[in-house]
Amino acid sequence: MATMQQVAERAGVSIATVSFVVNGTKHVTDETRARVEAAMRDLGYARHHAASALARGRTNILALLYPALESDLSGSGVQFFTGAAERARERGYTLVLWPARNDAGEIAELTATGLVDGVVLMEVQLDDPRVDLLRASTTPFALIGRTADPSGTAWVDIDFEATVDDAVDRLVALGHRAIAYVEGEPDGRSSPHGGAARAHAAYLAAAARHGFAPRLLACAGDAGAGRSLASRLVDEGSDATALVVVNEHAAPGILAELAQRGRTIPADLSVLSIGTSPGAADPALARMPSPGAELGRLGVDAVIDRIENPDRPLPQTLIPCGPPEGDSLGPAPRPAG
Amino acid sequence: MATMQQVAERAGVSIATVSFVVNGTKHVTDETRARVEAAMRDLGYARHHAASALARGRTNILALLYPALESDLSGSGVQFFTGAAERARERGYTLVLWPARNDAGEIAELTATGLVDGVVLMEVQLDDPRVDLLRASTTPFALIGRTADPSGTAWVDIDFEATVDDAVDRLVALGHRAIAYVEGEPDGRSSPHGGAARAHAAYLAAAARHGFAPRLLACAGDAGAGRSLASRLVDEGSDATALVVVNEHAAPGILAELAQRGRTIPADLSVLSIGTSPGAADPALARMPSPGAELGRLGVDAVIDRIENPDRPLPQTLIPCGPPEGDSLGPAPRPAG
DNA sequence: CTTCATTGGTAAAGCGCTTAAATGGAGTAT
DNA sequence: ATACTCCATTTAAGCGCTTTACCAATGAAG
Repeated sequence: MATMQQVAERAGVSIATVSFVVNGTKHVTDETRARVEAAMRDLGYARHHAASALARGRTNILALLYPALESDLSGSGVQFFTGAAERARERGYTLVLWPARNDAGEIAELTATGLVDGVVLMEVQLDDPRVDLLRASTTPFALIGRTADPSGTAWVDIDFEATVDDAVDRLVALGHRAIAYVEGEPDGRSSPHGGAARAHAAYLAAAARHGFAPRLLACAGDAGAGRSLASRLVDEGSDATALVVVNEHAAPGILAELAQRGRTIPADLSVLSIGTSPGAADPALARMPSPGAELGRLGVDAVIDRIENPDRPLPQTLIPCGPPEGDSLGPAPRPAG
Repeated sequence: MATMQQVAERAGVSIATVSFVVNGTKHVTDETRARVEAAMRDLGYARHHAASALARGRTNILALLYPALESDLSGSGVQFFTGAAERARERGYTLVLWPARNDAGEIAELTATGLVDGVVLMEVQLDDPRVDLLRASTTPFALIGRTADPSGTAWVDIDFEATVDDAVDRLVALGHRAIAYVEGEPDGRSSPHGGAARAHAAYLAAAARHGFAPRLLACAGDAGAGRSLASRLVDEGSDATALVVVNEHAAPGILAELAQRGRTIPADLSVLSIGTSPGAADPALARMPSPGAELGRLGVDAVIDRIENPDRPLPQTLIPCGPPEGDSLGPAPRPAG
């Protein structure tokens, strides 16, 4: 509640000097600095954010934009947020999670009012209207994920191609040839998520490379849908010996239902989930953890880079998921007979 | 990027008039208003947040404070956040998720710099240092959850007593008498979560009321720990016919392991999880969903109330979890013999 | 002893907006 | 006409901080 003016009076210096010691903007004698610091302590001074933002034209706030209702920020989203918030803090910024619909109004408000210095955009779709809005604004931004044409934007993305390749290669090395792929269901509303599309393509490519027939499956993104899918597989007598799952929330359901329907995992069937969050996951499920925290850190680095050094080349980085952890992975079963 | 001054010039009015139409602060002729609005549209005017905050002494920003690393904001936390963000928007505020350690510095920074008008605090512990910090500040705040002595603070909380009572009553009505209680493990670091403590007490009371011996179990908050606990129950030949679980993240593991170990759910054993988020949960698990979104809305209402009408009595509200949904609930098995 | 950097510090002009108080013009009443 | 009231609009004083000149003092160089 104390103002800089009051600190200045108490320390017997001008308000400018106080500003210099607060910000370290200009050299100040040790002796004066000490007086000022004492005064600040005595009065419990804290710089008024709005005032300083107005004067500097900078807020040192970064927004992490995430689609308000559509996504639920669980799993890897949280890792991401945490990593991003920490890095922001390290670099002198505050990161706030900003729930925004795809709606033009909210993004415009965010960028036009000067409330934030930069934006990190999550859950980027191949054709994302929010990116166009950001492009139209003067606010620096970075994407987590990529649009169809990612040139001209700063982005950080999971290397789904490499990860799916890695997953398939490992399964093949374990003797699997009947490797099915489980993805999410397009929701019809929004343009597909870039990662999903790229992972899908990578699976097809890997199948071609290894010479096995692709088996594409899809289900909605929840445990119940995963269970139904697993049921269907069992009922239909699927001969797949391995499942690569790119559907974070369905994976536990799939595994649970398979176990319940009498499949021994991984002796009968291997299940490998890709892009799932690390952390408190069920260890029974093998997953290649998405590099959530690292993604967050790099995303924040990317925006700050845009803010502070607009002339540098655009940061564009790919990070693969980590190696598999968990128990649902094993050698292909010997063919019966 | 356009300033109010520019709008004023273009509309041929004074800057004050522009302010009046932007904020609806004072009556303005339809004709002038039209001119001003046209000018705003032409120039793409948006009010500069910092400037207006400085002049008004209000930011219209609310912080939702959540413990940065300890909690993971999954499950019900997300519901909560979404509900809160929407209500804030309805009432003309922006809600941002603010990751803060329990650390005095971050909370002080938040309140002292005037960056936010109010704070909603999540995951309140029985003895919570953050509450003391907020009390010491002049920033209005509301708690989600309660401290040991909740008088003198505005709060909204899940009615764990009522919910546990309800759960036990339902199980008793289904014929269960051997009803065990699974809670989280105290982590040693922080003071216990108020809800956990109150739910625990309510279970003991319900057991006494119904005249059965309480069976207390605990495990860490992840699927793996849930699995271990379930294993232990099976190995030890527990005769419990029902489990009341107040451990959101362990519950799926418990259920999965029981099924895997050959228990038929709910024929052999009923499992009822309390306070779990609604939404994409596994339908196989019966749960009494926590009123996340409603809690969020009321929490926001409570702070705004403190901000705008500091003289009103402190809002203090309890909301029970909803009725059970999901399949792991059934009548008690007939005793063998 | 002048000249000129250098250095620590101050004065003051904003940043873009809000708002209390002042202005001036139209309308009513006297 | 004069006085008075209303009402839409303007004037101008901040809000608390940053930052560019500018100044005075000190010391080194000539």
